[in-house]
Amino acid sequence: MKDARKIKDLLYEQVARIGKVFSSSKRLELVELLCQGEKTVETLAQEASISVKLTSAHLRELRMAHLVETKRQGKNIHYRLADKSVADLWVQIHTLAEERLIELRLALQKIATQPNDLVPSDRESLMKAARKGEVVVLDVRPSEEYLNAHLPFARSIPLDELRQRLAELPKDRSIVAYCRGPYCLMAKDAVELLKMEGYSAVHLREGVAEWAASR
Amino acid sequence: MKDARKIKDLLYEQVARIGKVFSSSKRLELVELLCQGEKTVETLAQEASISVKLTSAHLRELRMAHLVETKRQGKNIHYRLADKSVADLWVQIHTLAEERLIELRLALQKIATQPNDLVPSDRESLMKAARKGEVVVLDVRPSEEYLNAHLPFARSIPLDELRQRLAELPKDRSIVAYCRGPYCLMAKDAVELLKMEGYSAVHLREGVAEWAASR
DNA sequence: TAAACAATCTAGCGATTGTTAGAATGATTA
DNA sequence: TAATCATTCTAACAATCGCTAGATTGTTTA
Repeated sequence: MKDARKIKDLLYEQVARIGKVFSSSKRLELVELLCQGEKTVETLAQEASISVKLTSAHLRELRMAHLVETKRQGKNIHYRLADKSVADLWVQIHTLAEERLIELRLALQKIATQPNDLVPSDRESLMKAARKGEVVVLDVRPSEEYLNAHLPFARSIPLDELRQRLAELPKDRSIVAYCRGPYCLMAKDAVELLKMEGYSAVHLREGVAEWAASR
Repeated sequence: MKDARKIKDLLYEQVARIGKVFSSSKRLELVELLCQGEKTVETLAQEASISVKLTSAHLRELRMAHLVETKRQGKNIHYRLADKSVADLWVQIHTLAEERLIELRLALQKIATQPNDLVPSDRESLMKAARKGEVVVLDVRPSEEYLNAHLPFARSIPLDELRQRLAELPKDRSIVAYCRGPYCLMAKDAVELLKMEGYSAVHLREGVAEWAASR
């Protein structure tokens, strides 16, 4: 039957519609930003360092693949992921990329200034320590993102406010800073600042999407 | 720092290399075939109904993304997935596609001739019944694929041999047929044949990749 | 009601991709 | 050693994609 061939082509083409969304670096960056919560087109454009027009064009692709939903609020249009499983796919795809591409692993190593700045992501023991107050889990993302979702026991000090709010942090306990995920440089900057100021600080690679994706 | 922007672009571009692989329908089909086990270029070309040259070109993309590995055996070159997580990503991406794209769900409905031909994929109870011998789990893929990996308690009768080997199957128990996954039509054809011959048969959407991906 | 604003739509450019066909490679068989 | 076979490499073309700029839509503010 030639018919069977046509049906199959149709099915795989539909799946490829989803794959296409994840085939452009800018789109991936937008997805990662949307993993942090609802955002307007303008915010997305700024954070991804691209024009509003181009952002809009990429968001159109996401919309046509039904991976995002929009709502109008005043003059702005707010975008959000249509489902948690979109964030999960982003996590799985970048995890696979890190497993398979040496170039990516090498580039990531440059982000962690010192290899031991990185916390070994043993979630259970980290959470245990956080619960007991032995370590301070610090969310350095903008506060709206923290309010949308954050790691258990995390405290919020956005990176731009960190310098002025250093007094809020204890010097006798180690600080575990995290941000949007492994491709976000905010936690790295925070750790550098904290260490300069005499704090004991490490950098947690995972963001909320990575944390949520593993159960 | 302009520098940060450059690093980020580099990181997302690397991830996009993986995404690009999953953005073409033919490549998706090849990945699904490779989920069934090692295959030669010629076999892949036949199964995907495309020329050897085009198959080779697509396999080149998979190779350059380090998602497959090759070995020479006699005159043939055998391709296999570089890691189980590649199969897992295929499963997750087609699952997300089914969740988000109505068009895909509609197309899939046409595959199951009767809606109740589909077994509700409650794995535990299916396995329980299979263990007790209350149902026969039937793998209708080519036997090499069965030998590479199959569902627990499954029996192998390739679709092309099914008509001659009907006598091997009991008429007093229900038969659960499966194949390569939800986009493969072999199990559907098997169920149609079995029902025509008076067997009680249903169609299991999942293949070994889907089964393995969920723990 | 007019002006300002956020976002989308349309058109067009160069770059990339999917596909095909012909030449080249590398292993096996006669 | 020559001939054959499976596969890859190269070149070429049309289709698609990423991006930019200008016109357009729909909403809010003056």
